[in-house]
Amino acid sequence: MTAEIHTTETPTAEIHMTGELAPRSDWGAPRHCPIVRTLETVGTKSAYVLLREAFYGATRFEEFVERTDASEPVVAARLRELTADGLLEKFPYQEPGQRTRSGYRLTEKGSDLLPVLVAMMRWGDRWLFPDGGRVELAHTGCGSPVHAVLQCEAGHHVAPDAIDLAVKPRPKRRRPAAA
Amino acid sequence: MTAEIHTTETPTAEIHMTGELAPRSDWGAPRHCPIVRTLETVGTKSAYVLLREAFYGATRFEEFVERTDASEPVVAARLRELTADGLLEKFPYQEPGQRTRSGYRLTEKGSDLLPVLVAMMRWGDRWLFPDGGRVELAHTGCGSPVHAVLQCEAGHHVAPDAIDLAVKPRPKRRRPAAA
DNA sequence: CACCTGACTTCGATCTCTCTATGTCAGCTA
DNA sequence: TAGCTGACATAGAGAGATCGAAGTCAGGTG
Repeated sequence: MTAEIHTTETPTAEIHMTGELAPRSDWGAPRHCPIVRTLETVGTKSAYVLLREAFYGATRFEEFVERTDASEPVVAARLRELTADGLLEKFPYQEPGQRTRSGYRLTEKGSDLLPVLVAMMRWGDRWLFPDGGRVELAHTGCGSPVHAVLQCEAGHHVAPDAIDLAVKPRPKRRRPAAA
Repeated sequence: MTAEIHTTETPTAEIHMTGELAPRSDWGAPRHCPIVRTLETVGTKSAYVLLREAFYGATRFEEFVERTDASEPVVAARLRELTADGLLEKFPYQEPGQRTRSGYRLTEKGSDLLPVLVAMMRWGDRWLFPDGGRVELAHTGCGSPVHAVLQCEAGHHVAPDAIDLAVKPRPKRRRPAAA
């Protein structure tokens, strides 16, 4: 609970290997690592802060510029890339007496990244801000703080050292099931 | 459920603002955003793949180099930084007939980043690998797949649009509680 | 039709990350 | 003590991200 680093002898967390694992060098091809692929889609600080502001409700170009401390060229480039990658979508809007303009909002693909953002936020609050964070996320209705936690599909809370890792065989040029 | 982008009129996910919010321009100081601070600690692709391999069980310099496709200088630099930041810790080890060497393992601070990694992995599997990912994480014992999910402290599963955001007042140079 | 403004684009410089290639160093073996 | 090897460090170059400053452009207003 403290922000101190407890340097004990116990390895803190390590995922256990199970099943028929090909040698690590075989299955780790970078092109097949979803983490690396995710970082290729959203791997810059500016992309994260733009997504953060989109979650916070920003939609207009100027809002993104003001709220992120990023320069206009960077905001324009990121908005274009995130839209091309399907994380944001453009929509027209018009304020009275103004011409129609474009806003940006999250798609399902984009909002599905929220656990990543929340996990980063909570980690930063815990380890980098000993006095606690200033922004709190609360569950609508119940009001309890929201966290990104590891959970299995059976509903159990999962500790970092209670994970088994299995590698599936390389998918053969898939054939219709039960050929 | 499909990987198609459904461009409907409904905003997909937006966090609701509640409470007494200072104007956004006031509370959003970049230095105070835990996401940005987190990205400053672990904001490069190489840092993420090193942490990934640390979770997968790598400890030795050479293992990190082989498994990450990163160059030796990069691995050396990241290991040094991650150790200095307290996410990894060095420990001596010795193989028979060899001199003592240093290994690296995750600290609690480092392994606490696992939800971020898992969230990225799941997002990549879902949105970038339509045929499904090759690496599966299973809960030890129950065997169910493990995900990073949003959950409130009351135990409820939290949908992306069921989050209220509150901003705490700027902490005054804190005084001893109940002065 | 001339102006104004929000939404960008273009340009040039800087900084960071990463690479390949090569050098260094500690300490165990012979 | 000379050699060997794993674990780094150093040097130089290239690619990507970001910045500030300035230019473009569409479409309402007057």
